[in-house]
Amino acid sequence: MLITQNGTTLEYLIAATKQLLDEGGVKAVTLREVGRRARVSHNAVYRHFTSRHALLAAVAELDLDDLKLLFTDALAPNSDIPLAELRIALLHLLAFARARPARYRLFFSDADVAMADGSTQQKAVAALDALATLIRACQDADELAPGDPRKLAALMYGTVHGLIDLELGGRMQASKEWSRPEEIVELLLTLVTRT
Amino acid sequence: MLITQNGTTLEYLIAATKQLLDEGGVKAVTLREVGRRARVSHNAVYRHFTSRHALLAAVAELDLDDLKLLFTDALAPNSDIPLAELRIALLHLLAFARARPARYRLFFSDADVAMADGSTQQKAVAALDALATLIRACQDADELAPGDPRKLAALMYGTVHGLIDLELGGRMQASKEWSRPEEIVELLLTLVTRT
DNA sequence: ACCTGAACACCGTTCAAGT
DNA sequence: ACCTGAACACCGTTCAAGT
Repeated sequence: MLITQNGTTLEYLIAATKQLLDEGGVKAVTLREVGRRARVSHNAVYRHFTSRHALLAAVAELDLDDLKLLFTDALAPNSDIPLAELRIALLHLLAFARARPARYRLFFSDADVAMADGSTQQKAVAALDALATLIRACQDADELAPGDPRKLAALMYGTVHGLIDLELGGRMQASKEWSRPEEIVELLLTLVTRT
Repeated sequence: MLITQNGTTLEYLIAATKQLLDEGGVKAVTLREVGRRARVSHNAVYRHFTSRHALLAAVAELDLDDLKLLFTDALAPNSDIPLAELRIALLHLLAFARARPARYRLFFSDADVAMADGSTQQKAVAALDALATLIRACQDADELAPGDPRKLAALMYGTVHGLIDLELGGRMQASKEWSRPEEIVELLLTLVTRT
């Protein structure tokens, strides 16, 4: 996901930030440790970003691009059964968040990062719009009841996001009583598809 | 919500922490400012809590008790139309979170607070169980299709929680395209009730 | 244009000391 | 049992200075 030529300082800063987020969460991202891993001083960050905040927002935007691809790629392969693709996309979303919990929370739950910049907001909307497009494809193929696709997208994303957030907060696995998020997603799909 | 006799230091510490959470979020809660507002030194906190973390967890537990009341109280008044009570409880949940966003996130989204203590976890489960009881009452009155009530509770709480979290993160109001959480909750109730 | 080291104002936490 | 002030090791950010 690194964009430009090899081994620039900026790339190392981004890579170090991702690494620290994955290892110890957002609180582990100190400019001094980022600098250490990128082999620059702790002030070098300020030559590329206006603040620690802006550095985190940059990582969030890169991940939001990946998330959007998750939904757009889902439609491509065999669009004659888009409902199956929708299911897979939602389950992939669960896996996506679990693979990088701190980074997932960074771009959807972190209010500070959300406020940071208009372009982060824009990337988030683009990712959610991609899901709405996928849903519209299901409706066009008569595999999903008609109705506002953006409303259905909000319901589906809201549900999956909530399940993810509860699980990451440790609230889902608490008692064995509660089902796994996967089962709840299946329940939602059942409710949505039965006409 | 303060439990004991009037004007103890501990109560002032809790009150100051709630105040700071509401005013400036979790990052505004510094022990020095908490101490200042409680008119004690910034170290007095350590006579009542083992860490800043434990102080935040204590506030989270008090709020979780309130949240549980939201669901248990919903059932009491006129339980002959429990489905109406369920709808009201879910909408109250939206209002509950909006009234104290930082404190809501504290007990359901903050992974650090979640890990803090077994009793916080227990309070969270108790709150969610109260919702499951409400759902079971709807099923007993034949106003909701039968099926595992804990699964339905997970679906409903997951959805509302996700919508709240996206809104608090600023992702919902982004474009006017997206509906208000209230509308999505209505959509969910429609899907669940039609048999 | 990019990077550095010293300095500043903060923070959570610890500790010796007081009542 | 409760509270305090000084101190410690951190942190983000700023700034003068170097290339």
